[in-house]
Amino acid sequence: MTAPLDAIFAALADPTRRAILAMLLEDDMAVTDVAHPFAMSLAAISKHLGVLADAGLITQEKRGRVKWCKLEPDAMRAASVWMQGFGQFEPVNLDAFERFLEAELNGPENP
Amino acid sequence: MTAPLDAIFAALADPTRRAILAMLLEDDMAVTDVAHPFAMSLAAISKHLGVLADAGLITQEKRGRVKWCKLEPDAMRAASVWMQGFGQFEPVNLDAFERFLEAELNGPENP
DNA sequence: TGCATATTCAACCAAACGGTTGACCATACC
DNA sequence: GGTATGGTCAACCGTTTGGTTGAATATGCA
Repeated sequence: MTAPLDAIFAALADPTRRAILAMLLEDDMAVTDVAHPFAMSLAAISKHLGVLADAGLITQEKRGRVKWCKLEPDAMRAASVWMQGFGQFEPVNLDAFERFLEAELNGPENP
Repeated sequence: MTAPLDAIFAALADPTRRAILAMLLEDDMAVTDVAHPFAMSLAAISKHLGVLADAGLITQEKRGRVKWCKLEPDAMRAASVWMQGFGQFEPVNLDAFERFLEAELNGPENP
């Protein structure tokens, strides 16, 4: 059961949360480990993870005393499909893409 | 010059703004005509259009006394590409998609 | 038992958001 | 000139957001 686009896009609008998703792309992680690279409190990260979970972008499973966070690609894929409808009739501007993605990689949301 | 993902996703998180984008997919429109189907003030729609323009999702051009709004697919496409990276390694769950998109179409953001 | 670790909860704060209203430009038309 | 139309601006308002802190809860371990 996928969350509405509202929640998905709102969740993706925050650079910290996008960075978390990128980390989870590598592997599942415990909350504390997710929090480690960020210069903010554990509680703040816990809230961010709650937002991501509400949006259906991740799931959390508690095993023992640690809560594991797992990427859930379906929600994002649904949003991606919605978006693609707006671009499919025009040729892709690849140069613009590359400049864009490069800027994102070097931006503040990739600490 | 594309706006950062922050602005793009934040702009997409609002159902009114997504509905506006869907309308502009059909054709360019004047601000007043964009506002017409919505149960809110012209000023509110003007603000929404400002958010969309800041995110690079639309451009606005004033001809005479009417300001024309035009969809600008590059920004959304850039965000779409970013998102696709999260789904490309797993098979697409098409059933989930369809249920999702259907729910969106019948939702309150398509008045 | 007692203590450390993992995580959340609750209260608070400043800033941003989404909307309203009324006044204000700018352009078109008689 | 005068008036209607198209759109923005500015001030305001209630709610949400992103963060903090300190206390609380739950699990693991000696």
